[in-house]
Amino acid sequence: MPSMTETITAVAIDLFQRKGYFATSISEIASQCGIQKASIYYHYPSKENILFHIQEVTMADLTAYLRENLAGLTAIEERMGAAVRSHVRFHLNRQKETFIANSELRGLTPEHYQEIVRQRDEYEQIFQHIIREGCEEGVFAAADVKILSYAILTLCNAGAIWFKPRGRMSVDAIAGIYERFVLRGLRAGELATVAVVQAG
Amino acid sequence: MPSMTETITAVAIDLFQRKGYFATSISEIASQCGIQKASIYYHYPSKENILFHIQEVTMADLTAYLRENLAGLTAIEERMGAAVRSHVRFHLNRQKETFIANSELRGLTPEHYQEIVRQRDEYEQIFQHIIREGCEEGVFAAADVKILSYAILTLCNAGAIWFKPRGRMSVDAIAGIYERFVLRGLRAGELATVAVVQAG
DNA sequence: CACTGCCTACCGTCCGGTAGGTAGAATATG
DNA sequence: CATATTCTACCTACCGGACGGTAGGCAGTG
Repeated sequence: MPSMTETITAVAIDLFQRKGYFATSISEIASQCGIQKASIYYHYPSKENILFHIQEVTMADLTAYLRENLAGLTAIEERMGAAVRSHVRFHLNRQKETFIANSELRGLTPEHYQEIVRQRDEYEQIFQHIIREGCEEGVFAAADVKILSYAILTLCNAGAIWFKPRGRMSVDAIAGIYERFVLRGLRAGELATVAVVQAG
Repeated sequence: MPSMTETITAVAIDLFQRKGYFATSISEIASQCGIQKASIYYHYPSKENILFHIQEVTMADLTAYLRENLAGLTAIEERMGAAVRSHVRFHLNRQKETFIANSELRGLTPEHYQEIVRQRDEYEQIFQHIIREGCEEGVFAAADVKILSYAILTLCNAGAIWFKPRGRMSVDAIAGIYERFVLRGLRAGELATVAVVQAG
């Protein structure tokens, strides 16, 4: 059985995602938890702190998951493929939280905002490092690393917009689609159709 | 000299983008226009209607711009390239409005929400049509059309997040980067290294 | 003298947050 | 073991303030 603090967090995640942070009131969260508004403040010091807590945990988990998925891999394309799959899988498995982390930054205090941005930068730099290496090795077409990293990350977020857990496609199938799209897009070489080795 | 209605709209676009719809108050808009809060209601019937007006005009302009850019083109890759460039250029040139149209749907009444979603579907279907044709002709690798269209559109939105009009890159240069990335990603045919990675 | 485009003053509602209290479980004390 | 104390997890009641929106007035223009 979950503790009340966990219940509040889960309800807040659901409401913040469905209605938005500013459109969600503390009394609404309390009501869905079966308690009174004032009782929320026993578990959290403020509304903003609920939002911050959600974002902080999400970003930490996201980064940890990526590092885990990259551990032991050295080949550039393998690393990028694993990174894309990790990113997509996390976003599909934790749709609500990543949606909040992507769209509700404005509800944070300046200090908390900076902290989340810092964590996000750290995450992005892992992708940028892979892209840079790939370009230097000539595996990827040379291009602006920052632009590409934002493009890839945003692209992979797309899945979280329409994905339904009980839909016709599995998380891994979707992750595979994005992986192929990104690796093709990054690859060096002629844009004209090049000879083909069918993977079968 | 702009009319007051135009000024209000411009100020609302700026504030909705910077602070969000719910975090922006009518009196704040009025204050930045140099008038009193009540005077806003001479030009607009409600706060929601300001938001709806912004979104409606933006979506109409976006679609018109795309049709204009596709006129006369028949080759599939040419059409997709033009569509991507059109999408990116519009999003960079009208950053604030497209940001609002992408993130502030929750502020709309149910009726207005449906209307905007309808316009958006119409726009997306133009992209989906090109992708479907490309797959049938064998120019693009066969894949889920809806997933690809969302991926492409979301990917191109990425530019609007970080783009600074006075930055080092021109709108056209960025549009070109995205165009190449998307065309590579869509193209049929596996490259050798990918086959190796997948086999190993 | 009517209409346009703004004003001042106000309304009811809801919000985030606080003050202070209390039932009951846990813990300390004799 | 019985009593006293403290702590946990909630409650009711309330506060000041901001919000979207309305009523009604008024100065300038054609």
